[in-house]
Amino acid sequence: MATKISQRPKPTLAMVARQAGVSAPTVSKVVNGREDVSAETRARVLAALEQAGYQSPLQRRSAAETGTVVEVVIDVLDSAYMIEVLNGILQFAAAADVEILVSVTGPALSNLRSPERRAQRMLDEGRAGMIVVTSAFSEAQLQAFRRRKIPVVVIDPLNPPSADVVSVGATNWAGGKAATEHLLDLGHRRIAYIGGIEKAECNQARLHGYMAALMARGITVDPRYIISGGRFRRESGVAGLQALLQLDQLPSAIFAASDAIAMGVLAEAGRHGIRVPEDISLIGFDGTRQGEESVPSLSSVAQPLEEMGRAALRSLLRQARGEILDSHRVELATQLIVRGSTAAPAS
Amino acid sequence: MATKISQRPKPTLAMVARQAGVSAPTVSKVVNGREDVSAETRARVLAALEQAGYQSPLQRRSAAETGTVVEVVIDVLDSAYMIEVLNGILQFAAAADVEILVSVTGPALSNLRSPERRAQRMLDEGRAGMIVVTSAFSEAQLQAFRRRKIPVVVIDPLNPPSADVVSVGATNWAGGKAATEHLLDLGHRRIAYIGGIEKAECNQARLHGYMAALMARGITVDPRYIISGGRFRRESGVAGLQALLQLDQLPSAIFAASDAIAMGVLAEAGRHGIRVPEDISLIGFDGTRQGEESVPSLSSVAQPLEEMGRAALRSLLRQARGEILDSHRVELATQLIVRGSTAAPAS
DNA sequence: CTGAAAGCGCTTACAG
DNA sequence: CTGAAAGCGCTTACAG
Repeated sequence: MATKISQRPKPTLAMVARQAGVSAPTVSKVVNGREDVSAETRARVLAALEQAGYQSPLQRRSAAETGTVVEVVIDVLDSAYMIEVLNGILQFAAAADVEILVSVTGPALSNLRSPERRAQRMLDEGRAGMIVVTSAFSEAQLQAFRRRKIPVVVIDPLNPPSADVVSVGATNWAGGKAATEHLLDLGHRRIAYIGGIEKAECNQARLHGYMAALMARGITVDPRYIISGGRFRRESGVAGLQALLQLDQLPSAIFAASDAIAMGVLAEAGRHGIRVPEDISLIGFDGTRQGEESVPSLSSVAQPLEEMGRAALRSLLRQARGEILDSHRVELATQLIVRGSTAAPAS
Repeated sequence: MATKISQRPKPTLAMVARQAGVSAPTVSKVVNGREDVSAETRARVLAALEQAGYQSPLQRRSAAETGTVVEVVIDVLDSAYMIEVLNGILQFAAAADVEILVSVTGPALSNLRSPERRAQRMLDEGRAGMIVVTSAFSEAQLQAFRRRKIPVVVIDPLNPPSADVVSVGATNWAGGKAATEHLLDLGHRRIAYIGGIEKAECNQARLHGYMAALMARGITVDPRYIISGGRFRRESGVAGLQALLQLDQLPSAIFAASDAIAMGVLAEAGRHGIRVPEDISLIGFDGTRQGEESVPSLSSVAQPLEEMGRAALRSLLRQARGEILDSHRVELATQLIVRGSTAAPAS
């Protein structure tokens, strides 16, 4: 697929040696990482190697015969979000004849230990690049990949990624604003926000979209109605509603930062005899099938999750092919989906 | 991991040539698959090659430096079942330092085209083996792998696999029986079965467990209460309940062959104002989180899905290591989980 | 169809 | 630390 076909005769050690003004054995030593070469000579040889585009016979065979393999790193495969993203990646991969290596790091993100070794290994194995889904990535980790020119794409980065990493996401701010405006349009004034991972970029954007919508209508943001510090999971919805129940006045509507959180709210509401949408309106974020199938079916802001997976892979393959990217941030549109969990307030 | 370290000096072309009583160039031709060698000579060289365990330098490098890679083939990643199985595989892989290549074939199982090429490619790339999840596998396909001695493990095979393929599954017959007995114990006599893929082994086993339970209590199996021919998906539950609604008497309980089917039944029941469990009892199969979180929470027969994934990978790695297996069928226990969707019949 | 001879690309052992 | 020389493993071109 992404094979660069050069018409010039493949460069040999001897050619590189001539170019660098040294002997073939010396080049051989540099290629094999042996110690007995002066730093100065090594630098010169390295430059010539790079310039000639030299590949050892072994590398050549990998490049020629090995298919394109892309690594995908996720924390755990247990949310509808993750599944749809992965599905998008896998389906595009099948169409593009690319292979996908999936690895889970577990919730402890630091499990991606010794990034240097991992990056080197990816280089040795001729892997085309790496897609990271929602995991935090430290600068040190990214540098290991950058130095080896291994392309990395991050979907919904937790921390704002550095300039030379492509990130893929949705229009979270606009989506958060649309969800809140929908509730406002229905007549709600007391609207709560139950967030996911606090420092995650997408959470921040959704929260600020929510605040922007309120402020545009002249409604003061009540900090007690902003619940944060959880994950994008069901448990956060359960805990979030419990926290709201402590207040002397319950909000009339809740904007949950993910469908999973909303499902938690829904379950906990049922446990307290609170009806949705009669007693409280509820809107989620993600637009997963899970929300569509719940009772009542969940209003939500849909993210094109499969498309985000495809976009990430597409961008990665472009980079691997050496194409120049038009953007370092791919942002796909969200869409408000009104279903059964939102209605006008009771009073 | 599974590297066989041989102490004898690595065999060279020249050694093999001496062994076969031919020249080095001739062996070279055979190794490179060139045509201009007599069949007889080729056979002799091939034998010597095999006997000496000759590997080209390229093969040698793959064997030495490449980690263990296992391929996993699924149709689509869209059911809770598939996700839990895959999660089990991925988590065990992370612990065992094995890499997992996931590919989706799409619902058209035949997409696994040209098995010969695929098997050859796996051999060339040094892949340790392949895990197939619920996809049908033809004899011709299996043979391509068998001839190359590439281990294959099938999780929940659709067709009974041939003797030299290891299959992994749960105690489906016992589980089907347990589900039905639970309904019988509650006092139900009119119990329907809504099945998944009809010819799938696991579906057959669940159905026969259901029939066995009925017959053991002297209840005649009513063929109109057996709905089959769908897939293990939500849609089958929707269609299944619709079919049952056509009968002049609705059953008082339904055993659905998967949680996804049960969720479809639940949604469709809601649409018809049929309450679960007041009007009809419902039990699923799989024990997924999805069923646990539904309203009412779903009684089910839990399969250890993650454990099935782990067991498949464990068995595959054993085979790749050349160990002898104690069983060609790994069968893990199911467990009846009684939750809110089953109760005594109304009358 | 076979193999002696030449050659290719790389590595090794070692003299300087 | 460098490279001329020898060597290794494989392949190619071609005579028989």
